[in-house]
Amino acid sequence: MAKPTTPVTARGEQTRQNLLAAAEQEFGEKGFHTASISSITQRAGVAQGTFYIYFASKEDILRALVRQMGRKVRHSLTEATEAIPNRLEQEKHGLEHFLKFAVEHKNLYRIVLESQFIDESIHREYFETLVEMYAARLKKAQESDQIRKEDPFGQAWVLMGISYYLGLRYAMWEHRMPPDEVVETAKGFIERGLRPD
Amino acid sequence: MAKPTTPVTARGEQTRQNLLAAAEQEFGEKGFHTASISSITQRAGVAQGTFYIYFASKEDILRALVRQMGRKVRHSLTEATEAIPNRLEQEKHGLEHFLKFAVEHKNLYRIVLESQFIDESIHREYFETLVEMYAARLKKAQESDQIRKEDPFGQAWVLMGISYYLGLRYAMWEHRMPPDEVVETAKGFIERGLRPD
Amino acid sequence: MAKPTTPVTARGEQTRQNLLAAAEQEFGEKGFHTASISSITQRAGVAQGTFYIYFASKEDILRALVRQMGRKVRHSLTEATEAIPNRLEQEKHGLEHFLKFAVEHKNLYRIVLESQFIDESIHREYFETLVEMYAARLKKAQESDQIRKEDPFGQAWVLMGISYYLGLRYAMWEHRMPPDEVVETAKGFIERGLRPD
Amino acid sequence: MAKPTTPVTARGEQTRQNLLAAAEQEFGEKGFHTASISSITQRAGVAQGTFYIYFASKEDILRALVRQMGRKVRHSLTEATEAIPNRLEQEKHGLEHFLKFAVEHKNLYRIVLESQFIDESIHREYFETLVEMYAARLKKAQESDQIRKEDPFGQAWVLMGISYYLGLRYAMWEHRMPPDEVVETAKGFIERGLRPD
DNA sequence: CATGAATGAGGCTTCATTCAT
DNA sequence: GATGAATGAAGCCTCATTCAT
Repeated sequence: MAKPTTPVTARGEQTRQNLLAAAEQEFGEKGFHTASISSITQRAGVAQGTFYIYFASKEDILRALVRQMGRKVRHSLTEATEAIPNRLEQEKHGLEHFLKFAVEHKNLYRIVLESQFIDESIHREYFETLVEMYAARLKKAQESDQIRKEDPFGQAWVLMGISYYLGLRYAMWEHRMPPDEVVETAKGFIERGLRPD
Repeated sequence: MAKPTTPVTARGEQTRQNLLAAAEQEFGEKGFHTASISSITQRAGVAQGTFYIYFASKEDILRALVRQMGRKVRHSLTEATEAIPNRLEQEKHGLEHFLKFAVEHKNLYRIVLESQFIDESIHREYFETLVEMYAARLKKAQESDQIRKEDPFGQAWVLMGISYYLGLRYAMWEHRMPPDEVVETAKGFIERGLRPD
Repeated sequence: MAKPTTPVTARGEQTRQNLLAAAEQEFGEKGFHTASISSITQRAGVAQGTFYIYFASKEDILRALVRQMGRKVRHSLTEATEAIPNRLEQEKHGLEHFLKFAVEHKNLYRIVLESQFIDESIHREYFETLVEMYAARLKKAQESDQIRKEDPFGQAWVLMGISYYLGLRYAMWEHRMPPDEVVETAKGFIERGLRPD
Repeated sequence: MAKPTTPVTARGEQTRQNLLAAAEQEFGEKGFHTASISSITQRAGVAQGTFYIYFASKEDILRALVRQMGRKVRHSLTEATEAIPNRLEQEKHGLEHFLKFAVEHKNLYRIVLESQFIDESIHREYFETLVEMYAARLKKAQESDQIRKEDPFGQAWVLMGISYYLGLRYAMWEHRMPPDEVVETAKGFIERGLRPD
């Protein structure tokens, strides 16, 4: 029973989901190192040993959680911006949307940020996937002259830096959206930073 | 039991410094939780018990390290930019200077970032002091019409976000400066973001 | 809860045999304590729960395996030596035959030896049955003046000690027959040790 | 504190010895796998953590114990036989002496035998050192025509096999010396097996 | 000031066994 | 007969911290 099993029955799948949800809370509230497997299984209402049927280790469930967050974020961002015709407007709206998302999922967000100090590879997988998506979008926008022509990865890192830090500052520390003037200032940076001459 | 002493003799001061240097390496290389006091004392060439003569706990030496970093960063940034007359140029140069600093002190930088997941108060003290300094500078610059008039804290958070994330991405992950085009892109954002109309 | 069933259907008998074969490999390769039921059932291609339909516990299948080995050894030794008229020659040939057997069944042999540290009764049952058979043969040989008249159990223990140790040394450690000179030396001991004056 | 320390103070050395003595009892009585570190430290009168100051793991103290036994056996055998002028008599006396030794140190003896199923390298180190010593002695005896000229390693393995198995049978199973007739039978084998024509 | 030994709580993980389907 | 999920006890080991010298 060294390797975790993929659930075969519906009951098993349910248990796995319960464990993920429990871990999200536990890690989000206490942080990875302070969290304990026994507390996770208690929250999930199963015995300690059950954990290891579905996950190989504490790190393993962390990875599963970060991947889940990755899927959710990408899905949410795409959905929120695809209806907006103008690319520049998309980015500005994307910032605001991301911040809302981070506030709503602050546990998951904290986990993503913390993961970097636990297993860098988990964290890099997340951010590299995200930056890839960003850069691809920016490149397209450049081609249709909607934004300034510059290294799209550089642009992506800057944009993500702005979101990242505001997310950290407000979602994680204050559990709420930044005040309007901060959001506006940030949007102004994005606007003037990306707008073609 | 006994509160840690402030060293009186030169020998004591030396030991304290050795411990700090050892902890900087140990935390920087392994991260806070994987690091161990016994490993720190070994690096410092003293017995385990000696640690508690100078520091009350593992968190305590972390706090000392983060404060040290705070002093160094502020000092270094001030020194590097004070000779530049134009404020906007200061900020652009400040970004580059900070990134170099982060690459050179990547252990300390990592510690600062990680501290947020260990004791939020340590981390907030660091960043709030820094943002205060930033915002004050930006305010002054606004008053002399050197930069755009906007919420200076908003501006500070955005600028720090850009630095923070590029520092994370390059200093911590790649151990080197970002490629020129990325730095230029970032500087462009700052330039257009701060320049008055 | 339920005592293990003796299989009634052919399918059941097949499953039981598969489990025995799997356990022989697993125990032989990893040793009893490192072996796991889950690994045995995997090798046997059945679910974990199935194990307990046929065996009451991990020790139980070990006992079954050791008994199997007992039957095989006795059968093989008898068969190999019964055609040899002279008793002394029988013993010398028996040594060699046993060593070959041990090399060929090194998994089972290892299990027999290890069983002594798991459940002494399992191991004693095996060796006492064997020594009984040996002593009876030696007694008969004494009566027909083919070997030296001495305590046949003492003789049996000595002979078994020689085999046992060479089996350990070569079958288990080297997975091959001892070199000829060692076999010859051992045979010489047996020859001179058993031959009547 | 990953690696165990060699004690510096007398107190430390005492603790280490207490742990060794406790482990000897615990392993001897319960066997390696059933024994527990916590029980060992209880017997030794120290906290659980103290164990790991002196030994890196459960296997590590086992190794230390087996080495101790090796030194004791070699020392005891040498001492017991060196006064006997005739080599052949030495061997016969050596058997008896060894059996007594095994009875007296049955815990250690059991540990040595069991070690083979835990970490083969531990056990091989023990037996190979011993066989080396044996073979060297036999070789010398051959040169002075005191015993039969044959492969001395073969002779050593046979002699050790006899001792080993009688030790197992009587020291470990019965906790007493074999009956006289068995010892005599064994000595007879050695006598006739080794005596030059 | 410094040392090195000792502490003991606490966590992760394994695995034989049971049970409902 | 067979399955796969669940159980929970038990054990090894780590490590921050304390203390006697």
